[in-house]
Amino acid sequence: MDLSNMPTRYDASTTEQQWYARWEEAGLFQPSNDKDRPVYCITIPPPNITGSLHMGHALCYPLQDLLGRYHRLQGKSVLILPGQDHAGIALQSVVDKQLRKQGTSAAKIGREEFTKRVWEWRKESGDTILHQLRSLGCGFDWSRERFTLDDQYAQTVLRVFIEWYKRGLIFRGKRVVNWDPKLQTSVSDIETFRETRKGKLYHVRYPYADGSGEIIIATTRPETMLADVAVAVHPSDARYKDKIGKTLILPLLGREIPLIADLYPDPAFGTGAVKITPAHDPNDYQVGIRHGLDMPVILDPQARVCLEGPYYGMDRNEARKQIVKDLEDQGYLVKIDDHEIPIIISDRSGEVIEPLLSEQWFCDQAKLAQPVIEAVQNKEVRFHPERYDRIFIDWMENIREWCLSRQLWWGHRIPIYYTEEGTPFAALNWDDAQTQAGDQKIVRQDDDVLDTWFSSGMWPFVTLGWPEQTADLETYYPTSCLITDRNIINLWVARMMMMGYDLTKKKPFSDVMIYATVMREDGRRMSKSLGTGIDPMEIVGTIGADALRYTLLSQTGENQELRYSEKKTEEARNFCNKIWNATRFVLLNIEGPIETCGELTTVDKWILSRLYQTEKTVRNAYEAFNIQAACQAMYRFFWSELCDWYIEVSKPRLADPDGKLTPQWVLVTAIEAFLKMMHPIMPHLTEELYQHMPFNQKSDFLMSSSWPTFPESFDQPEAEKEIERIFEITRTVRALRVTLDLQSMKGIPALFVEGDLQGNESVLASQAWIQEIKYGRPEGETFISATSEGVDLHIPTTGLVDTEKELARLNKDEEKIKGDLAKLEARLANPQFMERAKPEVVEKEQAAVSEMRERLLKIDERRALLQ
RNA sequence: GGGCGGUUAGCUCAGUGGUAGAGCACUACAAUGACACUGUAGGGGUCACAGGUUCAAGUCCUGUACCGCCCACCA
Repeated sequence: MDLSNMPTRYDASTTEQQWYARWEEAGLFQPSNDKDRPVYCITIPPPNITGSLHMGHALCYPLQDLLGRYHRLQGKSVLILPGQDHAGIALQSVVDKQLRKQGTSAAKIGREEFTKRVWEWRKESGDTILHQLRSLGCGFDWSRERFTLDDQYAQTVLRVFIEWYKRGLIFRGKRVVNWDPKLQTSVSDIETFRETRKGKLYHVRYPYADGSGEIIIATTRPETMLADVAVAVHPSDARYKDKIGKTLILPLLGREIPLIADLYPDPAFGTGAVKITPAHDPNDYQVGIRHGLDMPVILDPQARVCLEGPYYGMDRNEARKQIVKDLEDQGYLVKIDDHEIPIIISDRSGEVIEPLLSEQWFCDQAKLAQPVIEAVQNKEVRFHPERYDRIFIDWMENIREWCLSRQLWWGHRIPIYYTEEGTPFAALNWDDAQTQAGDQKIVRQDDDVLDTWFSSGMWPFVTLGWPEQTADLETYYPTSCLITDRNIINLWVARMMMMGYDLTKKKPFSDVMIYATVMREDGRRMSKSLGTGIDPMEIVGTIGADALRYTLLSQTGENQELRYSEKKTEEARNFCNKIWNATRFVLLNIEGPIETCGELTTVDKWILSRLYQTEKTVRNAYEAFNIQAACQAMYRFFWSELCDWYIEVSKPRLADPDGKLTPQWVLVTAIEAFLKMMHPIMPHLTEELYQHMPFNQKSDFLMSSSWPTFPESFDQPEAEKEIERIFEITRTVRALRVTLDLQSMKGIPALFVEGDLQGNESVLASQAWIQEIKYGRPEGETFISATSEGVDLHIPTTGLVDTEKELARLNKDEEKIKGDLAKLEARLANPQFMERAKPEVVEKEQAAVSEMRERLLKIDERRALLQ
């Protein structure tokens, strides 16, 4: 074999990146043309194009690549369809920020020019991300790449809107929404986060109009009193029961408002009386609806007071200060308490969200949810981990209206056109709308754009060509699996399910896998703003993509978070290096393809059986999304079994021209299977090694080869047991050697064995420091002994024994055995245990007891010999 | 307020009711015939706590504490 280009260390930087181009050139990222193959498809969640990849992406996308590679090896026609989301508000605010830095702004350059700028930015930033996905080894089908604002995609989004509008699922309505006064748009819940801040609870007098006293209300937002339309109390509240229906005078403004009864106020909180401001609080809005109250809006889109009067034009915070001061001056303020107040912050702008009554487009999701709930209940769509089933169903059963409109420029503009009189027409374009309107003149299109999730909700099928019945849609839909973050289960997964069932009448995917959040080493979040993030691309550049993939994937199971550390990546790199060098060792010990093998020894049977078991474990683990278990099995097989034992034991055999064929064949078989199993996790390293190895019936690429299969004859549980017993004996001999400080010696002349090695002397003999194995007991010289697995082992020690040390060793052994023995004897003395425990358990423990007793006797004997 | 995860060796984590495991770190040893990104041996754990079920509990049940996450309208 040509080993000139194989250094003794695996160097990721020189080998990794060449493979991507070669796979791509060979067309391996595209699905097979063979129509008979089963299909596996993932339409990958579109990464936001607002920046570069973070650690979460370095887990998520390789995870999908892993599934693709695994199923490809399983002989399936695999399509992993990549793409990008236009990420409405996120991208608009990024570009707007950039414009402001340049001294201009979105508002200044206008809608058309602004949109152009965003497209430019998207091109640049999108390319960066795609390049990064390639560096991670993600083999996606770039020829089918989609973008949510592509013509075909955008047209479909509008069509769906129009269809749902006509079916009455989409409607225009007034609601209290999350309003971001800085970005001046409504935002969805996911675009906000909650925080508790220190604030004040203001107690204010509201006098009765008839002069019969006053009621005291408690509020955290006194400025909204400008929009108060009532005060509410609980109907059972004795303090106010007889006052209900009376009229109050709103302080400062002098307006008359009623005192009403509603179940909303909690008599135990504050004074039990709540001022009602329907336009600026979601709860108050509900009260307003129930009581048919007016809903005046007193803040404009920038959250400035827009009510004519003394506070006009003031910012909401400024207005609060002034109003509190005025209340105090005029004697209405009773007291101010410190109070923790929950507030909602806009993710994108950091601004405090203003609940604001406004007219928006909504989607009624209740009907859409029904088939989705059933699908999850029936396991037609499965969540992994399964616990997300219930969380998901709970959410779906309580689903609320979806605010679809955003006051932005970047996105799918709502396809509603209005006449001068304001009559709406749903149409794909202006002409269409005009045709529908007939004599009435269309004068404008709705200014708003659709929530990003409306278009990403169609991702699994629109990317495949829907609504056209394309060959791709026919072949790959429903898709196989969706992999995503748990934060967007309700916002994205739910939408895809609802849209999929409603529009295609089919499930969009069969499995939903929720992966873990990548945390820092200390368990804190990785956060860009705190500077606690680690750039995955830096790791790829220094340690390698495969090591990074292994680091993250080997921690992926049903856990909800995992911790990243560079130390772990170094461990992964060490594993890469071990794989590299073990393969190199095999190459050094073969001359070419190995067609056949000779007779198998028990050790050969053992490693083949271990290989057989490992494959089964790995396959099941991949199928169950338990990547952690797959990695664990492969690590153990490769390092602890193949390298530490099989290779070591085989070295003498490989040096023997007559005996080397079988171990050569076994090694090549094991390496080939291992590379295939590991390929989904470490695609570059395994491909590189595959290319070096002279396997029989080799494919052009490991990536396009096939998953290993073995004959049943590999499964040899008895051989496994037998060899593991011999290993245990070997460990005992090694430990003796260390205890006696014999390691610095070249070796011992002979190891004496009393007992049955079941014909596996060669395993022991492969320990190079043992020059000879003899049966029986050393005669005429001193020796030390140990017992393992019923076999007595003696090493002659003439002139070497440190009696003190040896006695200490024996005493320690004895102590441990006695401790274990006492526990077991106590158990066996318990009649209930004897009666009720399974017979095999009793037998096993009885056997263990007699073995321990025997060993104690032997220790006594040895101690006597020393003294 | 409701729900969900977690708590096992110094660290990061596995663990199907039957004598507690791995990797790293630590200690001692080994000077290159695959690999020092290595090998061998070793030390280290009342499995968060309290009850219960069982012949037997890290594992099943109930409760508590702490950490984290999700959902929720307390002014």
